[in-house]
Amino acid sequence: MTSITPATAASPGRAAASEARKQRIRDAALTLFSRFGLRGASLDAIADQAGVSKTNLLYYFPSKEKLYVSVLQQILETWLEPMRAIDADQPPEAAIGHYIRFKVELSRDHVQASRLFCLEMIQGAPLLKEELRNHLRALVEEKSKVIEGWIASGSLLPVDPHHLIYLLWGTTQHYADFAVQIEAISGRTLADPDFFEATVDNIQRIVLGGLLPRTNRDA
Amino acid sequence: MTSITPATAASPGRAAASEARKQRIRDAALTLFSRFGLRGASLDAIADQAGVSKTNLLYYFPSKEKLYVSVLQQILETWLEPMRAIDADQPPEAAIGHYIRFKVELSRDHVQASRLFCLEMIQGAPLLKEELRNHLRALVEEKSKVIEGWIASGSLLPVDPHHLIYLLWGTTQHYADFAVQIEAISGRTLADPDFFEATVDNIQRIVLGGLLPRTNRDA
DNA sequence: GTCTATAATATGATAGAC
DNA sequence: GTCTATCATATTATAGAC
Repeated sequence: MTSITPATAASPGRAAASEARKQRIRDAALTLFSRFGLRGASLDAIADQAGVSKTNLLYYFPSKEKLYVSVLQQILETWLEPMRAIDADQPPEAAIGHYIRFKVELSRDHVQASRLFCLEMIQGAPLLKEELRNHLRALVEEKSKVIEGWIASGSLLPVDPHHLIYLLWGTTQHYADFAVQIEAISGRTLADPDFFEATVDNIQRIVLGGLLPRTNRDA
Repeated sequence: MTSITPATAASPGRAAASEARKQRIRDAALTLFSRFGLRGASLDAIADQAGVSKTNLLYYFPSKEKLYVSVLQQILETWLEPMRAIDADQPPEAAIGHYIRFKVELSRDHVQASRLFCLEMIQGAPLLKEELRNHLRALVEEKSKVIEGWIASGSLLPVDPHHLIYLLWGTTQHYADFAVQIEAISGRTLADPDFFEATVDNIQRIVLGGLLPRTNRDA
């Protein structure tokens, strides 16, 4: 009986144990891919980090590229989340302020994911290009309409929504991808609660309020 | 006589020809390192791109890592330039506006350099860390004083100079490092003059003027 | 300075025992 | 499902002729 049943369904704990091991491998892969890229990370090193043999790794993921894609797809889910949370019903000050905090949290809690995403972009995103052109593009268009609505109602100064979004992305992700540089200069990381709050506060202040005092802006 | 003279000084054109070939190799290396990283790019591919044999490449650069360092060092020069240009004697609106334009130009004209720099940061900057902690840190401190001077004189609203600098770096570099994503969404690149101007203009407007209308800010 | 071997190793992936 | 070989290839680097 059990011999013709798929192994993953043979006993209750089997499927879960298998998935747990796959996840361990994915986690190890994220660590190494995010540091050395697809080519630069070796299956040997990934298997080692995951605590499994290289052959065993290849049993769960039939090729290096399949493993890479599997890791990337998990990241994309996490990555689109903050964007979806932008709410048209909130006033822009709250919505954008929230979004900034959410993204800085992501840079603090998912450094490796941010970096792997960045690596993939730098290399031309051969595996995500289509996903970007469809899924992400549609999401950006949707949120751009929200921003345009705010501008039309006078609650936001005129700005190109795309460039605003790029500025928010670039600024927040910088704290994950360039953490080494920031630490070399400021001597602190987002793991430090004070530095985290200062980061969120300064970005919010610059983006929402700008740098020039009102007297200058009346000219 | 000529046999004891270094080859590079034997005849007038020799040294120049040698340096020209080295530069061709460095250019090819930049192209491939910026796409695949130090480990991901092979000497074979670099030599091929440069139009020389792999053995010949290794004659000019004795190891892969030496070649990589040589490329990185050239980049660092270019990279610090815009920062130095920040002038305390200018009003902040002009100085920061200028800096933004300068950096976006860099993202347009030195895409590969920007990406290699980003790759190196992501990997923990093993080769630049010391340089960052000394040289760059000192430069940032110097310019932070300038920014603090503007704030003290009331020509700039209060902001942490470090976070302002990180925001400017992150925002402008994003257009080079994430060009694929931007093209997938906006369908345009900085090579398009209209898009370039719109980019500069929007960043300047957000950073200097902020997004909230004055009526909101009086609350 | 440039080339043809070639050494020495790392790496992705498979075969087959258990 | 997991392991021990092992293959096939790619890759950095060197030796030595010209």
